[in-house]
Amino acid sequence: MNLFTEIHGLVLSELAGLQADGKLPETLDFANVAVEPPRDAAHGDMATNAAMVLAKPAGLQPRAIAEDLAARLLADDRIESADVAGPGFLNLRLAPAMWHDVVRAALQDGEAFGRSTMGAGQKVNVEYVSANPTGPLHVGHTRGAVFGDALASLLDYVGYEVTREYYINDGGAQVDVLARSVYLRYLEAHGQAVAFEDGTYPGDYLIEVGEALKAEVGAAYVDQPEDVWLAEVRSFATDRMMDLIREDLKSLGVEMDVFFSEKSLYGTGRIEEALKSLQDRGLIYEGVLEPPKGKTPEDWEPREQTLFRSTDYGDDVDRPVKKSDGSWTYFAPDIAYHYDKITRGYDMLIDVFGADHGGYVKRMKAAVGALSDNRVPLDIKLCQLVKLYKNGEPFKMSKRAGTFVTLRDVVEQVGQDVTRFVMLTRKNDAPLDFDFDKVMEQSKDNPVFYVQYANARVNSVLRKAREAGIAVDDATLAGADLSGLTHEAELAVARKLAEWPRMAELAGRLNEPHRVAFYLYDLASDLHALWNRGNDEPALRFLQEDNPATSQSKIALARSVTVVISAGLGILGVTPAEEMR
RNA sequence: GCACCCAUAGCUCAGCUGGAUAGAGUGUCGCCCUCCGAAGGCGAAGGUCGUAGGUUCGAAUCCUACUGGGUGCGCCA
Repeated sequence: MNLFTEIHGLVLSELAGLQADGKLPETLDFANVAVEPPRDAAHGDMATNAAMVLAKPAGLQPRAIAEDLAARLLADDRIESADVAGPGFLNLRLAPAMWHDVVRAALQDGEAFGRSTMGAGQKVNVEYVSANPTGPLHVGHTRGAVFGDALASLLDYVGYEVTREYYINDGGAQVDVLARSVYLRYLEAHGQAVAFEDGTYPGDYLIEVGEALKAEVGAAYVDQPEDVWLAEVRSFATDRMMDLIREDLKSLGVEMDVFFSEKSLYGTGRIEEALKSLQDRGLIYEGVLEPPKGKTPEDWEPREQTLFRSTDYGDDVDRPVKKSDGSWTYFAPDIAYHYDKITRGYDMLIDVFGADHGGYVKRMKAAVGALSDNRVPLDIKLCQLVKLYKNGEPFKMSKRAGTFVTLRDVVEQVGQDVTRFVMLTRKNDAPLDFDFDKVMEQSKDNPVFYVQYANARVNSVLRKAREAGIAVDDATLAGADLSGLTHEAELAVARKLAEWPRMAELAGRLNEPHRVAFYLYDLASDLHALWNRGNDEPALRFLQEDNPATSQSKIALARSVTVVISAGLGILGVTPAEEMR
């Protein structure tokens, strides 16, 4: 139940009525007519800009339209008052019963209250994490993992058919480096002394991989040349690394639907096929790129390469798909990978990258635009850096000093729920400060705690009500007489609840899951405010021990808050706290 | 040199794809806890929304040019 779309529909039908009465021209575009919560609650429950938007095309004064519209809206029993204000806003106040309906709907629909059909079942592919399979995930990957996962859940909530996907970069030189590093650990497992030179991964996490390799193949690769073992060890090692990464993700509660291997694109004709698709559109040519201005590489020399005419699709320069020696650049398999996604029938693609990949946005969008003839939109969300703090001091990471912070370190220290929530309390394109001490703090300053505490408080009321012999199951509460919920602080909570379906759609439309986190904070804030007023005004307490019927109506409101908090936290991948301790 | 991201209260940040007097937390200041739901509550002060133009009924939001910070820029994926 979305109260805003309901009233929006009402406004549109009354505007049509004005047309029928000859008070508005027959041909008018209502697309920009919006019904929104007013900035200041004192103005009313909802506001519409209809009069201002239509004034010019209709050739009428905004206030005149607003007054005609107000008169019609007032005839509807859902509308209590309609006042023209400011430059032509129409402020609406809804009948109290509307808010009671919201509470009832939340109790009846549960988690589905707020679900939407906005996505219309369109297929969306969300690609995220996609870290190189050369080691455990570090804290930098955590944000992208949480963001992508929450975004996927959000899109599912608003009616898309979502695939969560991980692109395994197992085709490049970095997995050869991994293989050589594992081989050194393998030799070590056979008792040899080895040296990790530059260009190898010295991390301890490869020790057990070397031992596992020994257990599998015995001494078969000892003192053998690279061409004997490289391919086998590479495959063995990347499999192990992906197992590791899968476990890392699991510790965060992230589960992918698809793991797509870059390697599977090589030697199978799939890159060639994608490039052919571009070639057929006349977008592939042999040419020489200009050197970057102002910062020419030392070893610059003009070279002829195979180029993709990405400038036809909004890029700044054309991009090479082949190196001068004829081998593929990394961009070529990326093109083939996105081509594969397009041919799998997705209506929309989303890539979640780290901020350091900002340079690839235009070329990827150009490629997808070209390959799909601009039919499939690609949205690329860049997640900015996470800065770690401990005791208020910046916490520097260094592989060499051994202060390398892994995803697992973070989750083990602060927990999955806190990690996820905190990572989502900032929009993706803003840097994030992550203070190990602050995020664990149990106080109002900490939004995670604040939201969880609201949920726990309501659960505590429910427990006490049951102890007092009052029925508080959702069905009973939904059937309770809610007409007594008339206090301003109570209606404020109900109003906030009514915004949830709208907020979910908004966040889903913009691919911005952080809006859910901020909304939940606001909702919790309204609940806490009501609770605190109960300190001074006993009549506002949820539990009225001597009056079961009144208790049920008030508890219905409180309970519906937890319904929405659970739904919202569910999208963020956070478990609602039953109680605080 | 070019591209992308960012700039909002002392600090950390929201701000609804252009709406009304720009919000929250924190910090500061004032008041409140003998009892009842204080891991707190109520209130106040605090802003040229980086700068300068433009678009229009209306701009923190869109456009242009600057300033400052971050990221990236052909054989690394």
